[in-house]
Amino acid sequence: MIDPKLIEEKPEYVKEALKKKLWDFDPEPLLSLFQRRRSLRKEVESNKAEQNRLTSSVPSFKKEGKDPAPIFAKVRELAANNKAKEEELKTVENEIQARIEVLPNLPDDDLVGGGKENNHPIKEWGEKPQFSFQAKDHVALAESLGIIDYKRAAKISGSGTWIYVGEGAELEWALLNYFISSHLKDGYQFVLPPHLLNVESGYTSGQFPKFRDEVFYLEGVEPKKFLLPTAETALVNLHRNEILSLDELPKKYFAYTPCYRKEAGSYRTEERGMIRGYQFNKVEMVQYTEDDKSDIAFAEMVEKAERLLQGLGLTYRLDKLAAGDCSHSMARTYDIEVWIPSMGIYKEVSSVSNARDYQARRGMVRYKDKDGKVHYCHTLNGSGLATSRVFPALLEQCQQEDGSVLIPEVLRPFMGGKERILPKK
RNA sequence: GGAGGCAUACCCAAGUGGUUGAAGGGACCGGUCUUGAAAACCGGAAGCGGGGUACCACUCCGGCGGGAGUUCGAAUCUCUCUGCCUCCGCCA
Repeated sequence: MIDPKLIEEKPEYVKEALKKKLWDFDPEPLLSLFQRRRSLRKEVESNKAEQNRLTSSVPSFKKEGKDPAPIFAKVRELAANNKAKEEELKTVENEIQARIEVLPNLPDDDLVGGGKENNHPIKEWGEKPQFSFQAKDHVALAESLGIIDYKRAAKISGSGTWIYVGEGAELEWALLNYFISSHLKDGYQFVLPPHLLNVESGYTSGQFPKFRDEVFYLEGVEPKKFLLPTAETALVNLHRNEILSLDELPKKYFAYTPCYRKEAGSYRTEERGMIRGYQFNKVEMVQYTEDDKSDIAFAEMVEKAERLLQGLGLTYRLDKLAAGDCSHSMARTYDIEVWIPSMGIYKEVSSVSNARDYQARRGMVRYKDKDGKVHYCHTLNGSGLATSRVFPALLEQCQQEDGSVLIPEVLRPFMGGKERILPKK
């Protein structure tokens, strides 16, 4: 949530910043609501104070043997008069809340405005492989290697799914293990969260209310639960409604979970196979930091995600996203995109973002500084990494003339020393 | 699934209708002692969300798992939801 004070004090700044996020924000209604709230609060609270004052005089009244009945009548009258005001105050507060909670996070000042088209690459790593033979795309490779079964996936589940089989499952699992072992080495704490989360968690992460329709709900379960679209949703809720102490920051977590997404209507014919589906595997990193230390954490997480791809030897690009292409809850996002030879484009395998205090404010995640003052934490997240995109890139970039796929050395320990996946028959 | 119990602040915890205007303790900060630390002792401030003010001081409102209610007055009584614990049953 954007700091309501900032909206009140610098409405123009907020308006302009949100414009960079392609969000048309008119502060006027909120400003007048703020004002209305202020005057209502004053009235309601001073009336309350008077009621409290009268009520607290009752015991001494009784002690003196006087009849408190007139006080009762007076307080009842005050309360009755106050009732309409109190209700209006509540309505106004709800209205303010509703208007603010749908707003996306403010982008960092250094971001350019606009959407995808204004993203700009800040680094390219590796060589785009040149094949001296007829290279295959990952769908053809997966089929000839017999490691992905699309047909049976359609049978047992439906479209937008796939099954890792045999060495495919081994490779997928090896990737996850490679990522996990790397995060463990870096001192991140491993978390395996539940995949079904309550709506409060969706609210804190910023998925709700705006993206309520993009997740899967469990039918017939009350209170409502949904399948997490990313482990970030679980991890940034770990410390909801908590006040952390300074010495436990920064908190560094990572989790492995499948990610469940509806992604309704966003298929494109070129996105074949494992590029986009209802469920994919991802290892996700999350950090909680002090409110002036999140830039350090951001740099660290970008570097970590990059290092994973470098370890695999895959060609990738680092992209700084324009404000409008950053996620709803995020102040800044860098994407890491891996080269997919068959498509001739880079595809996102990691998105590292700084939410600043946006999520912490929604979930009341705070810490106490050395003077005992309470601040909102900053939260950050980054994929490290999403395997469903790494897997096809790896197949394509590591394919050999004989139709086999050379397994990157870092994965071999997790695959019983296997060096390559050979085509079946 | 059955039966009971519990929920108070960062943590522990007192409190069953009115000097509770949430006690007390720990953690925290300062000091004594110590080579240093721990322990012990002495002292201190504060405490969660807001408003009055830009800060402090001061002051007001709200806040005792969430929501609703009874009452002049609710942490305390009622209803409801959620979570946790114990025992029994079932089960990977």
